[in-house]
Amino acid sequence: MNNISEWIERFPGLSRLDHPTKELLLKQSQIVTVAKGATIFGPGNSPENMLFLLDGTVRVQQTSDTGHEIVLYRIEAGQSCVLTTACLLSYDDYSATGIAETAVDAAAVPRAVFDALVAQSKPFRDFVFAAFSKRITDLFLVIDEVAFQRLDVRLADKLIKLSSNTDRVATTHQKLSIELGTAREVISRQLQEFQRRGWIEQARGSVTLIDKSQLQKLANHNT
Amino acid sequence: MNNISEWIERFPGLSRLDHPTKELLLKQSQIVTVAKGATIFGPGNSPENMLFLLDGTVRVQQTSDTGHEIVLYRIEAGQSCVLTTACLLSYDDYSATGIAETAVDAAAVPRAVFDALVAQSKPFRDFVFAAFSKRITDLFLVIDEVAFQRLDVRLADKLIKLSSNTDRVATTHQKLSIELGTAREVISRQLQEFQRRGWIEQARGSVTLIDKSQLQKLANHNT
DNA sequence: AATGTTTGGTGACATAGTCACCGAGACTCA
DNA sequence: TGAGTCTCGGTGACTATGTCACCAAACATT
Repeated sequence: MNNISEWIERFPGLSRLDHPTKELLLKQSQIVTVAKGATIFGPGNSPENMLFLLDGTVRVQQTSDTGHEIVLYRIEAGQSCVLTTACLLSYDDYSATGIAETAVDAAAVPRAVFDALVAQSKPFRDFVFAAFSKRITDLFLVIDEVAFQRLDVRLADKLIKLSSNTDRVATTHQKLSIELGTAREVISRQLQEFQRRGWIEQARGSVTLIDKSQLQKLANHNT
Repeated sequence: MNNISEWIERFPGLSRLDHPTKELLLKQSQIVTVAKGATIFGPGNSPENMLFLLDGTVRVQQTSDTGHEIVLYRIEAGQSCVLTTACLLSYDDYSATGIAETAVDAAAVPRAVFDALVAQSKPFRDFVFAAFSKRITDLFLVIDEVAFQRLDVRLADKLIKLSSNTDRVATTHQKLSIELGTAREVISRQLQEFQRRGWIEQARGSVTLIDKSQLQKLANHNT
């Protein structure tokens, strides 16, 4: 990524900012790099800055006091973690954790600058509220799925989403169980069932999708 | 409620607004009344205004495409429905529904005024982000409960919260099942178990809490 | 009193989560 | 290279929760 100072243009919602606002954002922000696997924020570890993701993925998940975990959503390149930041601006006991799923490049915008931008620029406000909106509808979807969707449907859906363009997902049963907020054994059994039907093949640490269309059909069934 | 023009003072977060901002907010807002049971917003029914609740309660719930329902959170007097509003400012396919659980008095602030206030007043921004924060942590809690908490614990907790100061909850099994996003039969059986233990007594359309301390103990068990 | 609606009860069954344990692969470190 | 250790996945037995198809009593309406 050369010409990194032009990162603003990579955010569709920010391209409409007026020139002085862009200047302020560029000058007052700092490009940071986070190693894969690092914890970006978490309980007792408030981020001082709002991040605009230039490259990589941040996984936001929650750990219950019973020790169970569930993935809430992901922040991809071109998105910002407004939700998290805004929460930390006021409330504190934030139970979610942000983990760099890959190496991450991001523009860090200090709290005060964020506030100034919200004050001075309508396009920036729109960007912020749109980001909020996206996150919140995501959360509503998570609630809906956890509460009402069948596990086989959710697992099929998750496998397809994780595979994106390839047909191999490098993950463990344990990780899949955290994706869906369930237990490893449940995932193991469900994957066995998928395998029995010839939809997938399993190896240690990976799942190969043999018949995506069948998985898709199941995933769509109640979606 | 006389002296209704002074409603701003009832919002702790808004008392710090400077005078001109308060003026703007008072002049540009309108007091509205909503009848009990009315739908305030819902799919295909976007609110044009942001509401500041002066009196009453709004229940926000979601209906799954499978027909299942779950209560997401409540907006009480002294709170605003920023979350909902902000969502509607940008995204549209908002699946949640807001229902006046009691008769509701509220100050309605048009979108444009909301935007102006966010731009001009730091205390107002703080108020807005604090409100966001509260809602989002609420949602995280809902996800945690739905995914990981036992139903008896959740039901005990809900009964205590719904009873507030009295010891009688006027509700049906059906309504309780929507509170927790489960099925009526499950509630019926769980309430029978509570009754068998002598913790509650049931009548058609009501639950009387006999032994709150035991219920509380169960509710705290995994909270 | 006849009727329809709401509320709650029930048994049988399907799905999902929990617990305790096992064994195979992979990695480390002498 | 072998022993210890860790990660990953498999399994049976059991419990908890959700689903389905009913039923009956309470209540409201006429």
